Parts: sequence; structure tokens; C-alpha cells
Amino acid sequence: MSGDHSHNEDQIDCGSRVNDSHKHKDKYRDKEHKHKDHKKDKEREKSKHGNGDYKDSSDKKHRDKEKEKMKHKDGSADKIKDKHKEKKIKLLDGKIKKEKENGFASPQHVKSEPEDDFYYSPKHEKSLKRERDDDNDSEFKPKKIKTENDKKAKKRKQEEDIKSKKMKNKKGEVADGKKKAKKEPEEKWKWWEEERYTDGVKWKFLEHKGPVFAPPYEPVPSNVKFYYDGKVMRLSPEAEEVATFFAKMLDHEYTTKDIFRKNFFKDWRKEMTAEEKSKITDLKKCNFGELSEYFKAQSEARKSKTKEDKLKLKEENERLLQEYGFCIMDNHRERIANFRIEPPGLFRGRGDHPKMGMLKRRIRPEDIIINCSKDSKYPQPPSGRKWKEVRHDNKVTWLVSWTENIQGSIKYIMLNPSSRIKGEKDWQKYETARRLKKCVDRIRNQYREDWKSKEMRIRQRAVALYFIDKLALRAGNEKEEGETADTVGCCSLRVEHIKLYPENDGQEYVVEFDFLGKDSIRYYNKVPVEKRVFKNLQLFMENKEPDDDVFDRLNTSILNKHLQELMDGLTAKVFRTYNASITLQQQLKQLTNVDENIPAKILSYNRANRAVAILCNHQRAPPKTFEKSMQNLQAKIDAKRDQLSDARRELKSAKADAKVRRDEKSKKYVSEDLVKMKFPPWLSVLTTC
DNA sequence: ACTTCGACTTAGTATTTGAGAC
DNA sequence: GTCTCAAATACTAAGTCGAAGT
Repeated sequence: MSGDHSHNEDQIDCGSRVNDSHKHKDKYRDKEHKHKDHKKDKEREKSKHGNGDYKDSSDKKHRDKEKEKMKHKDGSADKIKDKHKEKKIKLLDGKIKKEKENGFASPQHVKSEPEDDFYYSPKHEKSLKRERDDDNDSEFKPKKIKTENDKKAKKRKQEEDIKSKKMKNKKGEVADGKKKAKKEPEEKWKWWEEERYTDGVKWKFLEHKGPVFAPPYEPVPSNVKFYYDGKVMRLSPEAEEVATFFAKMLDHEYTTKDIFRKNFFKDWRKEMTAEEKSKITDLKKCNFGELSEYFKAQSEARKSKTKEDKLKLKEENERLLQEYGFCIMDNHRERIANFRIEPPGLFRGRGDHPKMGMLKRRIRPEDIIINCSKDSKYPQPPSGRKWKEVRHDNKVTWLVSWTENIQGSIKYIMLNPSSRIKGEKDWQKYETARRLKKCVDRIRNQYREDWKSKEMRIRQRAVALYFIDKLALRAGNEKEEGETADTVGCCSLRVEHIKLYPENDGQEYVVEFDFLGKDSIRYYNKVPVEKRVFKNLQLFMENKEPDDDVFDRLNTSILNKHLQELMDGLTAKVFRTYNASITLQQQLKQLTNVDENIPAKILSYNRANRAVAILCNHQRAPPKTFEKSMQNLQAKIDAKRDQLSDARRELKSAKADAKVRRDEKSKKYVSEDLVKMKFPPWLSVLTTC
């Protein structure tokens, strides 16, 4: 059993997902429908087992899991492995420390980078030099040429020699940077030719202007009315603002959903005055119609603004971008990805999210933590206001953070993908995937061996890893129930997500996957697996309830610890990167032909990308405008059809006319000119539509 | 050992932009 | 000039994963 050569080809043809998913989804997915089906299945399964013994199956699940875990708590082998691991890390640490001491990032004098043949752990960021693979895959050379963001960002280059971190007259520089940028040919900062920081330091100098806050709420004009129970009702600004959030979404289907409405109403009431609260007790009696119309009219007005107005708007945006959209990180002016604070609104999670409709509150300066250099010019809060905190943590990459109120998670303002800090990380990611390429056969052999292990947890780990590798599944962290949509990944698959067919459509050992993954995107795939995998799955699923975990002795942390032992820096997601990359590479090789013209090459390229999208189960809803443009096309087709039948009619009568007149000239006219005029060659295509 | 948290990447959707067709 | 449509960009939710906390 070698690490199967055919494996890579499997990546593009791993089961019947392509066809099936389209069959099932009718090309464009219908989330609502999907969710309902999913739930129904679950209910069905539950009721099957629901009588008698287990009234609360989730409770039972919990108990069982506990029991099982106890049974296997002996896992002593792991401890030994852990010790090994620690040693390794220490070793690397020592090395790193040494190197780190003289490590500079973005040195003023750019040294050329010797291509040494050693790999350093990207994970531990030991190396001063960027790791570079020494195998012969020359086609893999990192060729991303990133620019120091945005054309206008330029001119920073010249300041590279400025030693002092204090940008004396920063404003002036930035301003004339803008002017110059338009004329000067762009000079790119080749950060990838420079040395990197070590030991977790992300920057030495960071200066920025802080975030741009959402514009304050502007009450709607008094002639735009809200009605409750058929009567006009004037709302307090606070309540009105939240009402406008709902009104703006009225056209969306989710405003009809119970959870959305319930969550919204509950949060809305919190913003109401006591009087409003006592009056407004039923969302059904609320009429947001005028508000909704008002906002529609507003957006129309925005679209039909004059050229000058639009230009003015554009310029204002550009000004904001120049002022707040860039930071200075280690002598370079870098573009910020999201310098605007997320405006308040109603939360719309993806899929069946239990929190949809909740109020996403307005972020104030007092919620904001600023991160910048001690020796930089700190961003100033709006006058009379305060930041929550200003800190100087150069072990992180974010500039601004705040805690969001829906999940209580932290949000960040970070740099654009073209920045050095993001680019390096991205590069590192691909380098890790390239290292996996070198040992993937070994790892595959290993997990195939592990399918036979005496220990259940090792078998589970091996089967899960096989799915992650073969099907590009995500790791599948556990999620808190009731906090988010019910989605899963590999380690969190439940019995209800998998069906086993010893034989199906002439194939043996077929596994059918049907679950909602990230973003509640449905993963449907029917795939033949090796007999051992199949038997193992039967074993894992034996005597379990539909909502029990398939891999009850596995989680992402256990899996990743194991992967770490197999290869430094290896985690579950690296397999996705690796398999996506190798698939693209193989497909390009297979589909493209040097002699083809550009359009043919583009077609092949798109097809190669499609193969990757299928592997990774990337899906998108049809654009909103899809329906409309189809209608337009149909209208054109109809018009041509009419034209065609008119032309036929004319032809007929002209022929008849010619017969009567027996006029040579007329004959000629009928057979050539008229036909040419009325039946352009491409029209025949339409007639077959 | 398990849970929570923080930092960061990934990815779908909405909006804007800009080029070509009419 | 206006309209249409696709590509680019903006936005932000939802993942991953390691480390700290319990």
C-alpha cells in the first residue's frame, strides 16, 4: 500500500459530488429548503429512537460520550508522544533565540537573499531568511508580486532611510505623496527580498490615524411616518434608528422568519422609551412601509446623481482613504484593509443562525482599543471622547480592536493582503503546503496503517485524516450549541451526516456525506472508499444515535497535535491548501497547451479553477441580477423570434408574388437579398433555442 | 484535560467601478 | 450619453488553531 499515486487524481474526482450536488441543489442552492430538509431528517431520526428509554437524546448523547471518554482515558501513549514533541520544540527554540538576537526586519539596506537549502519551521518563525524549497518544482516559485499597496501609497520608498521613527512632518509627506503618486511610475517595495522578524515580533514601528466611525444616525424627515396598528406613531430617535434597520431589510426574505423577527423585536424594545415599549407590543402591527420606501428613494437618488456630485463623493472617499486608509509600519506606508468601523444594524448570520435579527450595536470610541508604537503619534479619539485603551503590542498585527456584541468576539482592523505582514504569512502558508508535498506519501501510508490500529482513537484519527486529505474537508472544531448555526467539519461529523452503502450504483463501499459546512454551505458527496475505511465507519457508528459524533474520541486539537508530530507546522488546513494547489497544478498541466491562443488558455485556466472549487466545495448563490438578465435575454430571443416569423411571412408572400409576375429580377431579389436581409446567419442559432 | 479566548485566515455576499454595447 | 454586466473591491461572518486559564 503505497501512498497511492492515484490519490492526487482523486482530488478532482472524489466521488459523485459534482453531479449529485447539482442534482440536489438544482445548480443554485436554496438554503431555506436545505435547512428544512436537514431538520426534518433529524427529527425523523430522533423520533425513531425517541420512544421509551431516551426522552432527551442530547442529554443521553452527553452521558454516553462522557462514559466513552472515561473508558478510554488510559491513553498513555499520547503522553510519550507529547514529551517528544516538547523536546523538539525546545531545540528549535534554542536555535531561534540565537538567530533572533540579530534579527532585523525591513532593514534599510536590503540584502540579497541567498537561497539556502534549509527549511526552517515557518511556524516557529525561526528563520531569518524566508524558507525556500529546494526541490525541482521550479514552477512553484513564489511569483506573487505584491505592491506596496495602492498606487498612491508610493513615495514612502524614499523615506526608507529615515532612521527616526518619528515622522516629523508626516502630514506633509502624506499629502505630497498623494500628488506625486499620480505622475510617478510606481516603485514597488520588494518586501519578499528582505529579512523577516523572528520570535513573534510583527513590527517595530506602527503609526496610524485610528478608525473611521460610522456616521451618526440622521432621523428621517417628519413626513416619513411609522404606523403602529394603523396609526401614525412618532418614535424616539433611538427606537427609530433600529426601526430603520428593519425597514431597510424589508425586501429580504429573512425579515419574515420567526427567529429573525423575534430577535429583532426583543432588541428593538430595549431601545424604546417606556412609553413606546408599552404601546408597541406586536411586531405584526408595525408598518415600516413608508420608511422602506424612503430608503429606496434615497438609494435611487444616489444612483441618479449628477456627474459632478458623484465626483465630489468620490473625491471625499479618496480623501478619507488617504487619511485613514494607510498606516506606517516599519518605514513603509501600508494599506489598511478595513479602516471603517462596522456600522450598527441587524445581525444576519448565515444559514439558520439562532441570533439572526439581533441588534448589532453602534461602536463608540470608548469601545475601541488602539494598538500602535509607543513612539508614534497616537490616533486621537473624536473630540471629547476617549479610547478604551491604547496599547503597544508588537507581537500582534492589528491596529484597532473592539468587542462585538452578538457573539462577544473581538473584531480587528488589520492590514490589506498586499501588505508585507499579510504577504509573508500567505507565502509561509504555501511553503508549508510544499513541505507537505514532500512527505505526504509517508503520511498517507501512516494513516492507512493506523486504520488497523488496536486503539479506537487512532483509527478514528486515521479515518478522519483520510477524509481531510481525500475530500478536502475542514478540521471541524466543536461549536457552542445555540450560539451559531449548526454546521460541522470533519471531526464534528455526526452519524446523521453519513450513510453507508456496501454497494451502490455498481460501486462497493460507498459513503454518502450530507451536511452543512462553513457558512452553512451544503456538502453532498457520494464517494467509494477503501474497504477498511468503510468497516471502520461501520464500527464508529455502531449503536449510536443520529446526533452522536462519528469520531467520538477525536477533536481538532488531538488531530493537530498528531499532525504536528508528523511534520513541523502541519495542521488540518494545510491539506486543503496542498490539495487545492496540487489540483490546480495538475489540471493546468493537463488542460493547457502551449500552442493554444489566449482565450483557449483562459478557458483551461477557468476549468482548472473550477476543479479546485469543486474539490473545496466552494459555492455561490446566483447574483441578484441573474433573474433580470435572464429575462432580458429571453426578451431578446422573443423579439428575434417575432422578427423571424415576420420575415418568413414576407418571404412567402414575395415568393408568391414572384410566381405571379414571373419576373426574373424579382426572383433574384427573393432568393438572395431578402434572405440575406432577414436571416442573418446567427439567427439560426436562435431558432434552435 | 478541558474550556475559553485571542488572533488570524477563509469565504460568501453586497456594493462599486469601469468597459463595452447600444 | 445610457445601459448592462462582469470584475474588483468592500464588508463581515465563520472558520482554524495555539495559548492561556481553570
